[in-house]
Amino acid sequence: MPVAEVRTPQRAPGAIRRRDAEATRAAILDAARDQFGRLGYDCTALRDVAAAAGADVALIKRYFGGKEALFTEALKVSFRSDFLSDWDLRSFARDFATAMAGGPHEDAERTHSFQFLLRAATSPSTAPLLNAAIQERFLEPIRHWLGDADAPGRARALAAAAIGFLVERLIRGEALVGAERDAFIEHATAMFERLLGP
Amino acid sequence: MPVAEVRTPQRAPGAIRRRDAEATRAAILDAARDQFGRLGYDCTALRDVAAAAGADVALIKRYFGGKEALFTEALKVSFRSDFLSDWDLRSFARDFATAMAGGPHEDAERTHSFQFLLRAATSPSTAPLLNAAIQERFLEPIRHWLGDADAPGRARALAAAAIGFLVERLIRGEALVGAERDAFIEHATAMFERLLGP
DNA sequence: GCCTTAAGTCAACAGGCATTGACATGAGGC
DNA sequence: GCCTCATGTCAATGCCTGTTGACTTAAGGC
Repeated sequence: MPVAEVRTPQRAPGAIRRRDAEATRAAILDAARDQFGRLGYDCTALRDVAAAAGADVALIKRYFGGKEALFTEALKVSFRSDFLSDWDLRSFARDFATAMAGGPHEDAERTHSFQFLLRAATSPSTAPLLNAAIQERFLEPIRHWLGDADAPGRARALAAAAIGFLVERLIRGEALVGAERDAFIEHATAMFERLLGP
Repeated sequence: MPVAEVRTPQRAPGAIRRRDAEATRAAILDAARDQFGRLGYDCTALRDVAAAAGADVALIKRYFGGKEALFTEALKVSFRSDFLSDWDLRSFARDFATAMAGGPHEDAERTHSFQFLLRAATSPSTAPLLNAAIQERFLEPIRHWLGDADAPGRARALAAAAIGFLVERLIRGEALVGAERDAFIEHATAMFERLLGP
């Protein structure tokens, strides 16, 4: 499914260099993040990524090694490593629940990042890659966060629940309002508190 | 990504007919449901489906018309079986948590249709299906299930959590074992109970 | 037992994909 | 101004895909 999209190569502003490896690499990575996020791993063609970045396919091999390596790199960028450090453990439950309900002060960048991850998750070829990423950037921090003896299993449960809320938010599209929003936040908060509590 | 899987053609028991159009068609449809569910639309190769059904690729064209038509047919079948009616409200929390942990007694068939839908819906070509599927297959039944005044918001929270566990199971691939499994089940159970309780 | 026809088999086609190595070209050091 | 090497271009390769038409084979009525 092509959905090709012409995009001018993003060069460093001001300095107009017709040959700039760093800028080309960045443009490719940017286009890759975009297309992997919108189309998923399997439906993304390297030719289209290169075209969108205003570069040639062969440069992808040169700068990244191959499709899988490019995806891994894009995944690394999209997976905000500070995802968890943004939250305060004591108020995590309500903060997260409120964020997932949606509203005026929403973090669109985070949503986009997650869309990328969801697409990655549902593609069999990238599921192992994502699994590794979740291990490293999600489960490990949570385990460290919890610090219990049963942290591994508990971290997994917490991660699963969090993923679900992110997915649901993504699917839902619009923010919740009124009584449904209130009930959603209350129950989600209570649920996460139960998961985090003793 | 192939992951081919030999499967003896499922013929009608008793009557051994070497040539049975109906049985062949059913075997193909069955294999298609399996592979579309596990691999998604794009990663499923018709040759593999045919091989798994013990049939030839050309028969897919004859009996279904093409890949898309086969997918539509498989989707129709997977839609019919109801995901939630299988569960007992009183033991849902532990049953679901255990199922999501995975293991020897795992009822793969029960989560199958959801995986099918999730994969189908996150494939760019069939994306619009997702919202409708969630609405119809999760939110409505859960609302009816709960029956409370705050059912809508609560149902959404429950659906989100359940989706998360299904997705996490999907990403994880393998079943949990040992202490991690136990902790996972315990905390997940407690979490769902909190979400279902008063 | 033949004969028609449904059921199954086979090989080839056309298109798309990632990958790759050989080639061209521009930029900056000297 | 030249020379070198990083940077960019091009075309070909091999593999896999869905599709398709012509072929072979078995079943069941007569």
